[in-house]
Amino acid sequence: MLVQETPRLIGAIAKESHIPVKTIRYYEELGLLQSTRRTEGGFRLFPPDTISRLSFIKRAQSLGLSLSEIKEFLDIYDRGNLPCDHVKVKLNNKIAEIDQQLQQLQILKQELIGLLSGSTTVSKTSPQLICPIIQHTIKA
Amino acid sequence: MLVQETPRLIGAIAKESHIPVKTIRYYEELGLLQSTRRTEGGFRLFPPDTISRLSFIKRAQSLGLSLSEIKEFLDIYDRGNLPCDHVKVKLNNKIAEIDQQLQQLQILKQELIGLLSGSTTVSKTSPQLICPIIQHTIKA
DNA sequence: CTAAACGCTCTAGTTAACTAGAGAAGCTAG
DNA sequence: CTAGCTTCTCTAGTTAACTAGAGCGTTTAG
Repeated sequence: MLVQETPRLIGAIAKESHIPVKTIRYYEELGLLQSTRRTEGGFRLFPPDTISRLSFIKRAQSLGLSLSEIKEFLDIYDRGNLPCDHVKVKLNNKIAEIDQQLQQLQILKQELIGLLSGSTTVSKTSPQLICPIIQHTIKA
Repeated sequence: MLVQETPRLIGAIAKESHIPVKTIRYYEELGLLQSTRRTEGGFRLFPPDTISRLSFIKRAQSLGLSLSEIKEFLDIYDRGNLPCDHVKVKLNNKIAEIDQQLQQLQILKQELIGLLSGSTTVSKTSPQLICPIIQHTIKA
């Protein structure tokens, strides 16, 4: 039973993913997408998982990962088998980094909430520990 | 009672913040740092809260905010009073964005954990919903 | 069968965020 | 008072991640 999902042209991918054609070509050039196959005329044919690859790329990117970092992860995925120890270490590091980032985001959120309620006016006697930019009430 | 905290030269700031002198000047040029004062000779003098401003900048930046977004927040901070409604809306939007990002980070973390345990080898009958890049077990 | 839409390559431009170097002037320890 | 470090401005270069345009070939709807 062959699951014959039709490979698609770049335009279709662009439309569904809301990512410009040029960007998709650029990603392919960097090796983030595999479009080994081409039509006779030379048009790129993308495999069906391209959309999910793109959404992974965009998510990872919005979280501050560089395209080359993202490529490393996609390469691991593409290899398909368990990563070797070296790569495992890298993955674990990245996961730890993400935990860090989760904490930082919480802090930033508190800081912005602080700005919302105008806590710059808080007195010197109750320093806002969660809010490093608001440590000194300068204009007092 | 005047809290006379001495303003500092750029080199001192650079050393304490671990941010290069050139970068600090660049930030000042963009209006992220206020160094209104200068020595007679023209050397920049930075107020004492500069270090905490820099650490705010770096945190926000590592979370994907652009320097111009960061400037907006610092400007709100500098105005010192409660933000106007327009700005409140912006802040609330950013906070919502951060909540989004917190979720995305959780997803990414799960995806990386998935890669670690090599879940590409999981059968087609149990699709990994949390792991969009691992929806198709292509090499099967 | 042909026009419009789509896709290709190649070259080059853009933006954000730095980063480097030159040349001159300010500050400071001995 | 001067050697040597710090800082200044100005100009220009770099990297990542696109983005635009020219000029030309491919596909497909009527």
